Amino acid sequence: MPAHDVWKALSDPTRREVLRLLRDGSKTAGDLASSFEVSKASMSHHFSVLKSADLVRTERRGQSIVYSLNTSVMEDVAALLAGLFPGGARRKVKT
Amino acid sequence: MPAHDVWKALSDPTRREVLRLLRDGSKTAGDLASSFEVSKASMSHHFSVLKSADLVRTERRGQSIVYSLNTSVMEDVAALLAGLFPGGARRKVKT
DNA sequence: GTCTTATTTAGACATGTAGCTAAATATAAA
DNA sequence: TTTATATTTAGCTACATGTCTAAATAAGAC
Repeated sequence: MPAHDVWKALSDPTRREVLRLLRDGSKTAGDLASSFEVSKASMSHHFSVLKSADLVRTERRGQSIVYSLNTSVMEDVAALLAGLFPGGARRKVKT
Repeated sequence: MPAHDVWKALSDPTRREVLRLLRDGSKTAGDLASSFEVSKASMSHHFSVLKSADLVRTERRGQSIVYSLNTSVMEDVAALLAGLFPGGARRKVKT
């Protein structure tokens, strides 16, 4: 999963809000979608972008699909961001 | 400066690379542009996006315009990102 | 002033993206 | 199997974005 996909995924406010909602715990596609004004089809597209970026994981539960944060990738993203800034992780340093 | 502008600015790989280059110190528009394959006009557009997001500052020096990181906003961005993740700054907490 | 260098702005074009509705798929219930 | 519910996929449209060339602006050199 190229880093570029992660930045693109984060560039949309709806997707960022989805991630925020998921901080409170896993939710079904329908539950998430009901928090937004856009159609479920549009939300499904957003979900697929987040999935391609590996920011969320999915699991089927009955008729529903449950989305949850992929926290390990989140940490990678934080490192990416830190890498942009002075004072951030500039290069690997011995201890 | 809406936060959204910051995410949009960061969503382009050329602009992220500009920020990385600026970590090593201020550079003129021309110096920065020469590190990329795209035209100077296109680079100028990227600079304006970074400026709108308040991620960089400019200063004229003779015929050149010197770009530098706006480190204070950088920290804000790091906080924004942390706010998306579990373990990140979830809300203000009494110490 | 004129000329050169550095940068931005204007206008056009191609691609990407977010949104929609409608149709398809998948599971569960009757 | 038929029906209902949940979600995704397909096809489309409108708008945003990255790129280009050419022209405009700004500062220094002559």
